[in-house]
Amino acid sequence: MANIQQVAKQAGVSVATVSRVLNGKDKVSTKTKLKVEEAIQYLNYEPSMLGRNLRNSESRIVLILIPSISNPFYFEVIKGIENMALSQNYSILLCETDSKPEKEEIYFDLVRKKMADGIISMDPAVNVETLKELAENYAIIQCSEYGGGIGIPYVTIDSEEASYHAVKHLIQIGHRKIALMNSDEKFLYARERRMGYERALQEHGIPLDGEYIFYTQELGFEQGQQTMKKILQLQDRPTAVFAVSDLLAIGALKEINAAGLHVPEDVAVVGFDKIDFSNMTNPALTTVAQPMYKMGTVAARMLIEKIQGKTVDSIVLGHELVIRESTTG
Amino acid sequence: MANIQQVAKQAGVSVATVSRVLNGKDKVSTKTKLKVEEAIQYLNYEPSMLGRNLRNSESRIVLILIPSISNPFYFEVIKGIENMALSQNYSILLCETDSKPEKEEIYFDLVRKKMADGIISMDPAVNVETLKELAENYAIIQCSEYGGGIGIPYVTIDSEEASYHAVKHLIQIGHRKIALMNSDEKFLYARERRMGYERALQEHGIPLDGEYIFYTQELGFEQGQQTMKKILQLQDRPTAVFAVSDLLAIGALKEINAAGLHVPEDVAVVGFDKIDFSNMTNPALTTVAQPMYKMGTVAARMLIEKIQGKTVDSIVLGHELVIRESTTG
DNA sequence: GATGAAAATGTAATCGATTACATTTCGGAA
DNA sequence: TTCCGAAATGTAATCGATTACATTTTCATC
Repeated sequence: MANIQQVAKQAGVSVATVSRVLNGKDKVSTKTKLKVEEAIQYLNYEPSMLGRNLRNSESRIVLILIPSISNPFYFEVIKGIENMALSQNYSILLCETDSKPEKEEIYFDLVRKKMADGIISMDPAVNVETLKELAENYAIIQCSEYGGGIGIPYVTIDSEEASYHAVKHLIQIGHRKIALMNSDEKFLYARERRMGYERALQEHGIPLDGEYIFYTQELGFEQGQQTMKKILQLQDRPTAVFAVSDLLAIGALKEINAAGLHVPEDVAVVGFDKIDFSNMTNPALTTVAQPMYKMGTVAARMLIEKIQGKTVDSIVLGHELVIRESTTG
Repeated sequence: MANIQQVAKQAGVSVATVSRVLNGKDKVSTKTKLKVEEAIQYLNYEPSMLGRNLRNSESRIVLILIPSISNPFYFEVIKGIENMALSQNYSILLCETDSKPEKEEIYFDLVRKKMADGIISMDPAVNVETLKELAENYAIIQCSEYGGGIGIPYVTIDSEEASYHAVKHLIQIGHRKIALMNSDEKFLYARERRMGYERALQEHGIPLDGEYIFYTQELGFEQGQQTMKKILQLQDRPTAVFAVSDLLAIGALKEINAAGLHVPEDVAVVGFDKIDFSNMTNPALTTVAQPMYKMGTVAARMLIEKIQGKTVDSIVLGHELVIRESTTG
């Protein structure tokens, strides 16, 4: 493997000149440039990023923190981040935390040790204290999930409004007994989504019934099934369910089917996220779509600006209700 | 941000000593060690991997090449790779190629430029020529998908046998008209799976019917739907379908439902991969399970050994047929 | 042909670690 | 106390690039 010295010798010029040809910033005469390019060709030379990165004190790698790689919600976001990052010559390291602090620490360390230039966190369970501390010295952006008021720039949607929108849809097609399948309210978005739910009910004069609100520890398929089982056992069975994730909603769907009931005739279901699978189910799922790809590109842009030392502001993006078979037959 | 020089000065020792404390290999007296540790604490020092990596000529990063991040098949494999890699202090860069050569090149370049120490390729559409060339100078392992006989170590399952196993199951529960939903036979595994399908039929004296074999360009949900539509239009409709991916099978499921037919009474369905979603469907999918996590750990181990300069042999792992509702009601 | 400013190129320091080799320190034996 | 080998520590080269600054070349102008 050749290095820049050998290329310089081969071309009969100095390393500085080779570097200049490589980076194309400074002026080099066409004749020398040709000589250097020939030497590069001849020696099959590839500049080492190890040397370059050390000199430039950067790694050109950014971290994406997600709780679980298998949650389809993140795909589009990641794609958005990746495309933006690649266009700026950054690579992305996908970090699955399993919501475990030990795992998180491994990746935080990568930043501390200069192996990564910044972090986009999408983990709602992230240790906010550590993150805050880290944010003092390193570039950090929160995407989609964010702890409020800790001074780290974020990009997200208006969860309260989105939730309100979904529940209002259910009310408008005639439902009055609407269950909420929420996640643990230690998460800000969970609190916001409950508030949207309540606002929609209030606005239409539907009394709030605590019996209709359920909390789950995680947002997966199994939790959806279990919770739906409980819901179906209620004395006064709801005619609609709003679940704060598609996976929960899909679990609910399966459980309703298993009980011999039909969606949406017996129970209507609304999910959240518009993951790919949400229209592969039977029936296809009505769901709230976040602008995931956009969220990713915006987050990446913000992060790169932060890395470059600029100050960046938080951004709230819009959402969209995608109405499909699980509410309208 | 402090560097090793400053720590040395603070502790009143040389950089060599600090480095020795850091790496714990060479002997350092307890007294000096304490002094150094204090200095590290005091200055909040974190060793830079940029410096270390340059000196050691390594990046401690490995690439995973997958065609699409949203294909759930890869999750468990990736988890296996990641856990093994982390335990050896490697980080993984997840690279989505979209099966596009341009995208592929970006990541290959990362290896050429020393930003990555090796590659685990799971992309069946990878450019074999480039890969072969790369393998001469860099550590490369093929995982799950592999081009045969190109001299790059691989870990995989016996596709022919697995396919045979699945089709035999359908025959044993009484089916004789079995369609095969295969992917393009430019892929080795597609050819192998067709061979397994044929062997099972032959062995049970069922004549081969070319009408029952379908090819799809991709392995997604939509292709499954489209192909199933064609299958349902056949004069002599098959009573069972073996799809070479779960996503295809799930698409088939949806289409069968949409046609007002029932699984498995009217048409039985078998998938391949045992992705998470395969038991969230209605009915749950019978499928062939690959030992994905194991595959990941094995691939990672092989790659790391390769990086260390050892020679490694290819490995073929076993599979398992998971029988669920889509064949047995 | 002499002059001088602009353009091209070269020299050497630098980024932050590791490590071969050199030197100093230490403790026990004579 | 002296001496010696082992243990501890230090010195300086090295990995492979970038770049500030110094030097040389080029070339239009007089």
